[in-house]
Amino acid sequence: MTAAKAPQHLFTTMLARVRAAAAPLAGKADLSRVVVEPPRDASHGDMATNAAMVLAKDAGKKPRELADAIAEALRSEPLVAKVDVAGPGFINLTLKSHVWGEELRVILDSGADYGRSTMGANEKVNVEYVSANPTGPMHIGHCRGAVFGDALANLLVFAGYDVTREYYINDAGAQVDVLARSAFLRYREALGEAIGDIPEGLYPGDYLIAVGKELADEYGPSLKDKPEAEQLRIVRDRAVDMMMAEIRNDLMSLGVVHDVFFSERSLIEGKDQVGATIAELRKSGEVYEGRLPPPKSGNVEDWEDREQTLFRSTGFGDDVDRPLLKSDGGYTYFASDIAYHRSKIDRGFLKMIDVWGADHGGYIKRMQAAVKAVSGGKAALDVKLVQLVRLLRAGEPVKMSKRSGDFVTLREVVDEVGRSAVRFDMLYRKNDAVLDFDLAKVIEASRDNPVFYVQYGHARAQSVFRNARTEMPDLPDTGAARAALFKSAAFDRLSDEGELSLLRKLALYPRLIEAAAAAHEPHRVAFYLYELASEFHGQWSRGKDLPHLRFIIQNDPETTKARLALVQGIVTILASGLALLGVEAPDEMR
RNA sequence: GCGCUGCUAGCUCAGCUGGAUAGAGCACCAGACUUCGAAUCUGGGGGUCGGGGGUUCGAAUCCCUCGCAGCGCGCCA
Repeated sequence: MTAAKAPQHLFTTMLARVRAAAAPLAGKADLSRVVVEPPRDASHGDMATNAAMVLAKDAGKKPRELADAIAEALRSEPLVAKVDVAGPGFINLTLKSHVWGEELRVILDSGADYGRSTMGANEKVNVEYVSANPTGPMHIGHCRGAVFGDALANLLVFAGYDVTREYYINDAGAQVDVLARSAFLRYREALGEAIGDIPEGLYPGDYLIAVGKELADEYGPSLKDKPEAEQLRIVRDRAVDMMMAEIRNDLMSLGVVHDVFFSERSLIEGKDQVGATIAELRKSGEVYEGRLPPPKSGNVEDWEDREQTLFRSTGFGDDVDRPLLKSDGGYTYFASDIAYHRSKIDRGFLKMIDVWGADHGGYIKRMQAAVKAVSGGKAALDVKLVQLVRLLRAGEPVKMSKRSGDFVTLREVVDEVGRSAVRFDMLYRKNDAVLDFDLAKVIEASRDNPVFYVQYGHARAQSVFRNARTEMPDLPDTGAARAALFKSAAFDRLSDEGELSLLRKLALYPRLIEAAAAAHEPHRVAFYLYELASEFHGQWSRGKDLPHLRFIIQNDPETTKARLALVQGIVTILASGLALLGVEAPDEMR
């Protein structure tokens, strides 16, 4: 999408006009704090601006006085019908009524592109999410990060960023060695050996049985004769590959697809990028040999005060400097992660977003410090933490124990309640708040279940079109064709307060997209959709009591057409928002 | 002890980065189905925004402080 096609939506247009009107009156004051927003109370008009209050001090004027002056200047704006000054200096704008109809025409024209923004200016953004260890199938805890990251990526694309979706495969640490040993046991089992109980410290899950079997099929007993290092390497590689295939399948079931799967091991094997990164940081003085104070908690028995290789993260706001080398000479996870983020920067990403589980919160400062150090302050890393998910069924906790290998997998949940329910429910909450996921509730068909409520709104709107054929027998059945037809509707027929309110709500969508994208908060889209659906259901029901407010009016094709145009606008945006969240927009739900 | 994240109606949660009288859903009470999907809608009661200070025209939002909860605080990943 080119900049020339950048649709200026109503709020950005008015913001520019307000700033233009205020500039000559406000002296050197900073206009960036001026906002144009929908007022809390609809009786205040269509839009409100804080310009006078924000600028008064720098302009050396009283807020009300400045407000009056700006208001006067705004009265000549072509879109504006009425300007009021209220309260401490709010300027309330009422737009000419035809503005809303024209915005609806824009919606019909743009279709699925309505709300698309050029805010991101095609800037490259790397969104890293999931990155679950390849040591087993995904469980419900991974799910939230997957859905969140995916929706955030969708949102950023829609807001005009050049997004790469990335998965970091932790295939180099001690955990994959454990995986290899666990899988080797299953391999022996597959060859007919009695292995007894899985020893403490190895992964007991049944999911490794298939790995053992495949190894047995391919190698027969020959692996047992190889040196241990080679045994483990072969088993490890196979196990990781099979686990990753499993994970990709799980992600697919959620509709989550990554562009890049980045192997941690690739940073070490071949040319040692971790070592190179450390050397580089040592040159710039960010890495040094030194000692650390003993840890503040946990068991300090095995703490050994020794000189080690440290990253000076305290220079960037971290609490303590962080080790890069283990006592066995291997790199710490952190060291690899620095090299990994440097690789992102090398690949042109100055904007990075990592989605982590809340238990990694303590890791943020050091990673941001590292990103600053490695990029010379040019790159920025935002870390979004997704909080714990508590799995419930009808209010009762679903038991799960990862240690026994008997945990609820992502796949089981998706198979039970469906992709849309999982996704919407996980997104209908701020990422940093704990989430109760109730398997019984998410498939409930009621207003209490937001997924259903929004999807039902979409289905109900489609149902209106199905019924409209009685009045308009030649009504096309594709959205695009209907939109083309409705563009010529007489929008001034949309004069009922409920209809106008819906039009205003629709016009808010582009602004919402930009705000949600800027804040990296896809949940705002979910809440907006719920509100839009709610207004639509309300208007629909009003027609139940007051037949003249129905969308389909017998023997009045003009009014019917205008109202169907509104419904088309609603369908367009419900579908657009649901698509961003990765949730299906069904045409019927009977 | 330190850090991070939370704390908003009885319950589950929003609150658009500092705006006007703090909003939804559930639950509760009272209503609306011969006709566009009642899987819905309309109205009502319900608040010390965890407590206390501060910043300013203005604070749920920013700062300080205290309390509560979860997570983290080794060369694990």
